[in-house]
Amino acid sequence: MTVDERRGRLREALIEAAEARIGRDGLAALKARDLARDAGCALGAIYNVFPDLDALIMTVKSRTLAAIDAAMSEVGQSPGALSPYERLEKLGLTYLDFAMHQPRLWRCLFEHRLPDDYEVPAWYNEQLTDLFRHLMLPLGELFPARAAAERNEMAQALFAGVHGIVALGLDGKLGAVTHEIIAWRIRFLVSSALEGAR
Amino acid sequence: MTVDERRGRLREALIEAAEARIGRDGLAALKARDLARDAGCALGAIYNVFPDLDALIMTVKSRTLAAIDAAMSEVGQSPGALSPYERLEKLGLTYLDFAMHQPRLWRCLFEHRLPDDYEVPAWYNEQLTDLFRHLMLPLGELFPARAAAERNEMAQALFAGVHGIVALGLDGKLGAVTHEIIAWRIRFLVSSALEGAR
DNA sequence: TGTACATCAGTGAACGCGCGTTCACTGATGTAC
DNA sequence: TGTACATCAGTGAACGCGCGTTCACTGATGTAC
Repeated sequence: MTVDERRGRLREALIEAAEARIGRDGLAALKARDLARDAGCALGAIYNVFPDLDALIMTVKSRTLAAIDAAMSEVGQSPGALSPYERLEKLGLTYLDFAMHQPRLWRCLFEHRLPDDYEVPAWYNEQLTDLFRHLMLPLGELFPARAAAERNEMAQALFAGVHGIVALGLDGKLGAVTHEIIAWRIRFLVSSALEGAR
Repeated sequence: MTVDERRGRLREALIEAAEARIGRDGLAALKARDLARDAGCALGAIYNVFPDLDALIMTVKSRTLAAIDAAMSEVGQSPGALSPYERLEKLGLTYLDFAMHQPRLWRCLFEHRLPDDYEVPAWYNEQLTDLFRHLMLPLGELFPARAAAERNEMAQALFAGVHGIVALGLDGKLGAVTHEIIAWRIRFLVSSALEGAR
């Protein structure tokens, strides 16, 4: 095995280990020593592959975004012909499902903050904004007469609205709520807003 | 000055100092030693008044909730007769204004998590749920025929939706956005949703 | 009013723990000749 | 193919820092008589 191969394998092992740990116990539970043990390397070896833990966490977050993107992509290619309206509702519910199945990875996306002197990588921001294409397509079908900029604002508002419902619903600060209740709120918000926006 | 008076004053001074520090530099910047210096007491004196910093932070959060409540109350008593519809929109914008004027105190409400073995005080949860009365009143006027439970779900969905827009708008992870843009999204979401829910 | 005593707020040095990152050293891998 | 050497991945003990909380001690306040 060449050096590059070993390096690549260690990189993968570290990402897997970090993702598993965050997914099981949350971002705050991610410790360099656990990581080294889980990945089967020495503590110092982490820093041969990543400059620091933040860089590793950004990679895990990128994979989380990719998983959300993949789940949303399925909605677009649903069997049968869903109306744009139904697709937007389903996108919201897909986001909820992801958050409920991977609550700690999902939460990590928002909990994690880079140090002040650390710039968010451009590729990460692109990946994030790319997610909105899933909303822009059905919105384009629903509101073809409106300016793209306005549709973009609608997408932002709808996504943020759904996100808020999921975020407040999952952390249970306002009392325990079931999946069904959260789903009802999402359907209500999305369907009413689209209905009212016509 | 009696002992109780001194104790009360120290308590106030600590709360003020904590609120100022969090408001200026954020929750993560709150340190026991700074607090003691700002409040003009010894480090150990903090623990004569509060069992730990979490208890003090809960008090600060309570004051933040009270400030939001007060701002929302003004909307209900607006001069002139605002329609329930307009009031709901204005409540959302009021929430945005508070978050923009006191972003760090506002963020502290959601960032701060009690340790696992620490129970959220009942009075705090009550104060939190009490906020929803501001939404329930206009919703009652708009949808008198619907069950109170349904109106409650609508209130939760609307509040969470607005909260999501503010949260994602303020932390700027999706690019810098102005107050005007966030306000547009709130008006869009609230007015469309209410319109569509009729 | 005065005296003896108890209480407890007030003090800040020290404790205790956690944890990301560094660094001097080693040995395996790869290269030059 | 063989030898000498350079490179750098790999190692884990140690560094360095931060910081909430405790604790033995002090002295001011309040009480009993």
